[in-house]
Amino acid sequence: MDTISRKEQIITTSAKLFRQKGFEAASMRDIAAELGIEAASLYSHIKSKDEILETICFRMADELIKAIDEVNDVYFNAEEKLATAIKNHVKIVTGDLDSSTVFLREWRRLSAGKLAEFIKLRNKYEDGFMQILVNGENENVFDAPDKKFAVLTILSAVNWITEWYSPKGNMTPDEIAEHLFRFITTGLRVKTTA
Amino acid sequence: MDTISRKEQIITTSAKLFRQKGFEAASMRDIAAELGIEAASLYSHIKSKDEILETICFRMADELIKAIDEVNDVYFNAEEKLATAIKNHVKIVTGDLDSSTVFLREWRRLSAGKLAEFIKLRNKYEDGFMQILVNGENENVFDAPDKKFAVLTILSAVNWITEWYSPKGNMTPDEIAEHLFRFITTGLRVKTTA
DNA sequence: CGGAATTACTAACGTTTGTTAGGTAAAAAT
DNA sequence: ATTTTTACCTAACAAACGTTAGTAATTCCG
Repeated sequence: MDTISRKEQIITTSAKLFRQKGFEAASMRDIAAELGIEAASLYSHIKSKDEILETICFRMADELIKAIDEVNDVYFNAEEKLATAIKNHVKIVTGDLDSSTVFLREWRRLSAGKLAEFIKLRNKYEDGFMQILVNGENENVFDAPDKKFAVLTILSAVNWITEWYSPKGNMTPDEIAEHLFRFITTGLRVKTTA
Repeated sequence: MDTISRKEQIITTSAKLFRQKGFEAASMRDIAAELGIEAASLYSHIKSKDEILETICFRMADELIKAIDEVNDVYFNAEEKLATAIKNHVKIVTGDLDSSTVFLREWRRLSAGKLAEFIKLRNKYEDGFMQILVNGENENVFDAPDKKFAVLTILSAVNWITEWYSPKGNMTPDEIAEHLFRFITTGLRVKTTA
């Protein structure tokens, strides 16, 4: 039986509290209390509070980038690419809601150096989506007057699910992804038949 | 010459710093330093740090609700309503980027009582958009399988502009609103002519 | 002119913060 | 069986926090 290491427990618990109260408001003493130990004991496993935040943010970033790279490598059709990219994103985000929320909300509190590094990864992920839209334009299936704008808007939509998604809700991650794909590709307007 | 009251200066400066560093990370001493006074002097004008956050959040909420109510009162056509609602939202948000960002990002730090009040206003605003979608469905111009979902997605898109908009950028608020309206109503997909 | 606000100050308070030092008992490794 | 490592502890630190008390100078108003 492979138990989760204490370090992982600390990270998981921290993600939960960072999401609930915010990075600054959740103290080391809060985290320790949640684990039933003293604050000072945390330092047997981690170097600093900052290190916890970095671990959470960069793990999520890496996971998302790996997913979008795979999509751009494997699929050919732009529409299929977009559908899969959205599905993957929703799956990753809903799969670890605490970490995802911290990743999306608290990355600003990263230390100066790590912040620059993080933003590079963020841009890389955005570029992955950008490539899909470029493909789509070449294939004449997608059309956006401002592709950078479109990418940011798409990501805002898929990221917002962290604000309301609950595993106990009545939509599965795949259903959410489907809804989002539909909304992003066809919008609200009723198709004027013929 | 009507100078801006010191209290307003404090609120404006706080909004700027709350946006930059976050509510908890921006200290009273930071705010005071920005104004060239001592931290204790702030308390001649305001009751507490919380009061500043409350003022910022509720002002923005009131302004947005006033705008959506007006739209729902004045216009008849759902499409026109949505276009105007988005235009107003973008105008308000870009008009005071610091306050808007705090309103969108830092409202979670409101004290328990004020938080509940705030969420009510937030729901009211969402209801304003919901009504537009209901109108649109009745008029047979809009079609969304899950209207609550659609409202949240629309708002996520219009709110995300605080993350990248700059007054020095090459898009005016009206142009942004137009792009958003287009994206929200027709999506990415190329219209299959005939 | 004289009293009342207004706006700022210095000094200090009690808390909370992240973190370090040094120690102890149990478990694992040799 | 002895050493080493792991995982926790207590105690304490220096710094930063929001805020209060009390006071002096300036401005406003009758």
